[in-house]
Amino acid sequence: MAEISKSYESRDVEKKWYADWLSAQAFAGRPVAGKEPYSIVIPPPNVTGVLTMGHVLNNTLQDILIRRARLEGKSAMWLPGTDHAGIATQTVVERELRKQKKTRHDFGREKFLERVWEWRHEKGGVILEQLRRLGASCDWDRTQFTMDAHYSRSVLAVFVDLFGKGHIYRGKRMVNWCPVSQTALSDEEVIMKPVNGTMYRVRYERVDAPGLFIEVKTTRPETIPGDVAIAVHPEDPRYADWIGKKVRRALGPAAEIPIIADPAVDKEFGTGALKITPAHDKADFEIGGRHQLPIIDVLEANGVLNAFAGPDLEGLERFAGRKRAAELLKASGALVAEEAYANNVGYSERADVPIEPRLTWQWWLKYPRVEEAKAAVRDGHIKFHPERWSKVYLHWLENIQDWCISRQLWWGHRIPVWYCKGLDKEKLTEADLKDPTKVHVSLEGPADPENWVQEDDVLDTWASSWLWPFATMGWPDAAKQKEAGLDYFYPTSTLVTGPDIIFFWVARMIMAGLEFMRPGAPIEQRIPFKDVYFTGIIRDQQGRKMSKSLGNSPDPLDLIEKYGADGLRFGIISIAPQGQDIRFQEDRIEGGKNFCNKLWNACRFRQMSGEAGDNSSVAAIAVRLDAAKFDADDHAILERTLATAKEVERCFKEFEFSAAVQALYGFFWNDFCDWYVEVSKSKLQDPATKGTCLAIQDLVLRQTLLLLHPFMPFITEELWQKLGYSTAGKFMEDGRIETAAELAGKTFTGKLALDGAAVAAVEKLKLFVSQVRSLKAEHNLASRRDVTFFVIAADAEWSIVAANLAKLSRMAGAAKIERREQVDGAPAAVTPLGTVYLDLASTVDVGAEKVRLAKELEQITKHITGTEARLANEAFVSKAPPAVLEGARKQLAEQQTKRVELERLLKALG
RNA sequence: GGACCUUUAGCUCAGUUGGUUAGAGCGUUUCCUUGACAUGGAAAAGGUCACUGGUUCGAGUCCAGUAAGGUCCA
Repeated sequence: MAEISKSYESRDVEKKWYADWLSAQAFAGRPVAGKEPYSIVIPPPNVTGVLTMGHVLNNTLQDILIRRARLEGKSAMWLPGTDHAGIATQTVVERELRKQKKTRHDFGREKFLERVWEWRHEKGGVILEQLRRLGASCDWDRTQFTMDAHYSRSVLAVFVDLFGKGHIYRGKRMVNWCPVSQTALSDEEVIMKPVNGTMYRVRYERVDAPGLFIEVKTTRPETIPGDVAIAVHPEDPRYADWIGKKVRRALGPAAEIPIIADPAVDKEFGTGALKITPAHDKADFEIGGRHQLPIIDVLEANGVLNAFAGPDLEGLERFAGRKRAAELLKASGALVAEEAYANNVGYSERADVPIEPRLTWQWWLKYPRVEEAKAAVRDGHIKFHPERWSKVYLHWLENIQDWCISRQLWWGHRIPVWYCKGLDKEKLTEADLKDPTKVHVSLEGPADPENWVQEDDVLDTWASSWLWPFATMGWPDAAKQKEAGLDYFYPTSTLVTGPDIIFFWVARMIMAGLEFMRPGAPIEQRIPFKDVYFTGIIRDQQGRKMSKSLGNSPDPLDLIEKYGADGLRFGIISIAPQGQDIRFQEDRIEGGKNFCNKLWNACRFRQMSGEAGDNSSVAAIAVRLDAAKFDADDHAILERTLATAKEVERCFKEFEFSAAVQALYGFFWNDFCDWYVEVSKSKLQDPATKGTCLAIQDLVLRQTLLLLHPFMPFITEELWQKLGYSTAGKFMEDGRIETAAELAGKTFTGKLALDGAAVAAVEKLKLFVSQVRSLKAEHNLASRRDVTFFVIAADAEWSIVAANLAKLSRMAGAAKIERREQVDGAPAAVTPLGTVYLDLASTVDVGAEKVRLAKELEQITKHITGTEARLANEAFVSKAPPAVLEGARKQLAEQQTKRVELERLLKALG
């Protein structure tokens, strides 16, 4: 067995084990008859992405779940991959082209796509490499990409299917238009941001009564040339005489526009009069439709004003146009006032520029299975953690709008629709769409392609990733899905994702699963996953979201270099409580590294303490336990081990990962290292107790490594091998973690039974030691190890002290601990095991000692008053449960004993 | 405007059905290189649990309201 070095060096260990795991195909997820499946599909990171702290948290959690499932004997499968991120990827490649002063149009669609694929092969998927550094145990042979041939086929098959079912239609409607990417966006891709803008008050002059004006307020004066009416509320007395009259448009080509009445106008807002610009506002478009008003689009697709805006504005970019429009209005006297105005403006999520409402032809999807999707969550077939997100989910489904699934991009799944050559797409009717002589919709395309023209648009990336839980496992190809084990692994077990994509992705996946998987089967077999764990969002020290543009996110790879992958994993989980956003603290990651070192050194201590025994199984270790040699500490550490195992089991059940980490940290650092290892140092001196003590350490370390393995896989694997827990070159994951109950069953067999009283005794021993140390520190003797102590104690107390004398002396740094009948004038402390005196009366500052004791007396008296008051309360005595009452009485007795003792000590000092 | 979340030690946060003297990590102070670990050990200081009221024998915990901060939806 290789010797354990003085400190843990993560780098080599991580590299070695990851390579070994890969070459042994340790992460392969295979259907195994009779074994319970456990599967996770990764939320596919954007193919242009690099690892962020958010990914670290999210993927560490998935790895924890998967590795724990393996240890529990399940057949675990974690499916990795990336999505093609239409806009983001196209933008990245276009940016490269721009450096050569070229655009995608210089290449043409086909050549451009070749360039994108080149980029994808060279640089895409970096993030998957980075996940390996983190220790992610994905089944890499299954890696998926949403633009792969078979995946594309299932995306297009879904389009054809939904089109056939009447869920998909083409319509000219207002969409969210991104002038930078020059594509439509779904509502979900628009981010509302508060903006400090300007509100312009503009007046329009009556045609029939020059000198009379109606005023409107607008933040967008550049769209005035697109005005086709002014609307007022039909019941607004201010404008009753105005309805039906005409005014002159304040800007742009001269025109007379009507004043109309529409109940959608808010009388209270602004002047109560609204300019109607149907081409540039969703509400205006609807009002315009009701009144059969014309539509004047004054903007080009790229956000530049066109000829309809008039010669003064034509050619100006929209924000320059706004400024110019305000100047023109001012010059003409139409601008009545301008004032600062804060409002919310929709921004394009990717390009981060204000979107334009724009009227275009797009493909729309009426969501399938909306009601069932609600039921799936409401009825608990799918559980959200934390549960409160289900409310957000249900609310969105209640108010669901048709999904704009077409994008004016080249990179993506090109819509499988062909138009008969010569057809005017602008004039297609609903009936035309269903006429196969005019419009062809199929996977294969028309048999006579020369007579058809394919739709230019591609599908929204989310319209491919909503199929992720089953398209990644071969669906709809029967042979492929058999090979992938779709039947076995679907529904997947747990989805780990951020609440920010609850609409984009989670809700849509649920609907897709219900629509396409196992038609006719019960709902629980069609849902894509059973549990959804929503992580918090990682923020910086100031509470801001971490983002590339702010540059406030540390590079996870730097953190891995600095603290090790295990340190990073342990640290990040320890600060990520369920359901709360996380304020990132690098010192907690450092804490993770320190914990690794602690674990390492505790194992090192075991290795240095004695010969290795047979560690191949719990049973083999249990053979080396001699019940007759057990003392209170042995019982207590086993009890704590079982309690910790049980707590971790609970945490996994409740998805409380940071609580699990805390429990393991506290147990290992405090109970094991600070106490058991320290008392071991005495027990190991004694040949009679050495063997059992070593066996207990072996047992505790074995369980600790197993419990910690999902959280910190590398260091635990290394130590597992070094301490001989592995047999025949197997990995940890080939072993099985015993439940707390199983472990108890295997350990406490025959003559060995868990002694509850021992646990209580150890608590008293700990307090005793701590108070003795404190006594020494108070008298500046902390570092002395030659101090003698006297104890005045009852027989029951003294018997505990006497039974643990060697350990106590060592722990407290005492030369001797002796029982006395009486001690005078020495500093003392009242402990649960009697009163301890420091044998240094002559050097003690009596005054200071009196102050110290008086302070303690005051404290205990306060507590006694409280406890007495509670017990004197008749309501408490009659209503509180017996256990609580009993506890209070016992507490009072102990407090009183302590007070009497303190009073006696004070009196003895004079 | 609607919904949700947060407010506990100097900082970042735990605190699961109400029940002994409210915890952790970091930071701070003092002491210690004793043979696992200075990436460490020991001792200590530090809290009116945002505020107001209510329910209860008992409230950090439950209820109502107020204030501040945040998120999502409209």
